[in-house]
Amino acid sequence: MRSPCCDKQENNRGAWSKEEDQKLIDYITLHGEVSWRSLPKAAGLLRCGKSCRLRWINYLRPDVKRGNFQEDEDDLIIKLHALLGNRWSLIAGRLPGRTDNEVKNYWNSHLRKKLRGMGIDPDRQRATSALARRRTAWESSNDGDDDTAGSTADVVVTNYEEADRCSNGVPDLNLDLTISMAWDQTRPGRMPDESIGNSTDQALDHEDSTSANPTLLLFR
DNA sequence: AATTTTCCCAACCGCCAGGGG
DNA sequence: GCCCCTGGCGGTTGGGAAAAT
Repeated sequence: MRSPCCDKQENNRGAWSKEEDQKLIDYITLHGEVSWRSLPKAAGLLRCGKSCRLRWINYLRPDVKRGNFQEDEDDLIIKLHALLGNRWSLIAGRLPGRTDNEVKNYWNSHLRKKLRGMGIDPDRQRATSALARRRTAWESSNDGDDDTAGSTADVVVTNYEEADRCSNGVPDLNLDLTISMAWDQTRPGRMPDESIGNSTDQALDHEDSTSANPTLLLFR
């Protein structure tokens, strides 16, 4: 039996108060994102480290984008979900300012309905096993690659006929995605087209590379 | 206006992977 | 290779708000 990450009886649970938020913000502003386990005590919070991390990443981080999703963000999520399945962190990595939790909630509460309304089964329009194998092969072939330094380099797909087949039921998709470094959520404000000079770093060059919003229009 | 139902989303939970000793 | 610790991920839940009755 795995021991709990912290003593739940001594900790607050549920919604965060403004005071708790402020303590967390103040501490991280001063010390950065150090050890989450020791952070609560150091910051004077009666929370477990995991809870602090989640609160910071999903809500308090200054670069978190709140508010309604744009049409092109919808398109991108639908497209990426078709390719990647429920890999929310990868999908969120393509949406600057959006978190995996937010994307997941948005998918479950809005996009599923939207797809159903379009006559698409949201659970069946994801990547086939063939594509998953392609991804896995790519990942393992890159094992040991030097220094992607915590960024989640991930393959999407470059105009594969296969990808066309994978998009079962998603009409009029522009599948002209390519391989790139994901947006690094740990570095506020950093967009994909700013990332390390890397041959794979051309993800969004098809789009206006000067744009602050690297999402793609997916429906033609 | 009061009550019930539905929906949304912040937060929690459990599992897994990677790193260090 | 094994164990422990930590961070990260995806699935699920519960409370509150909004909508329906």
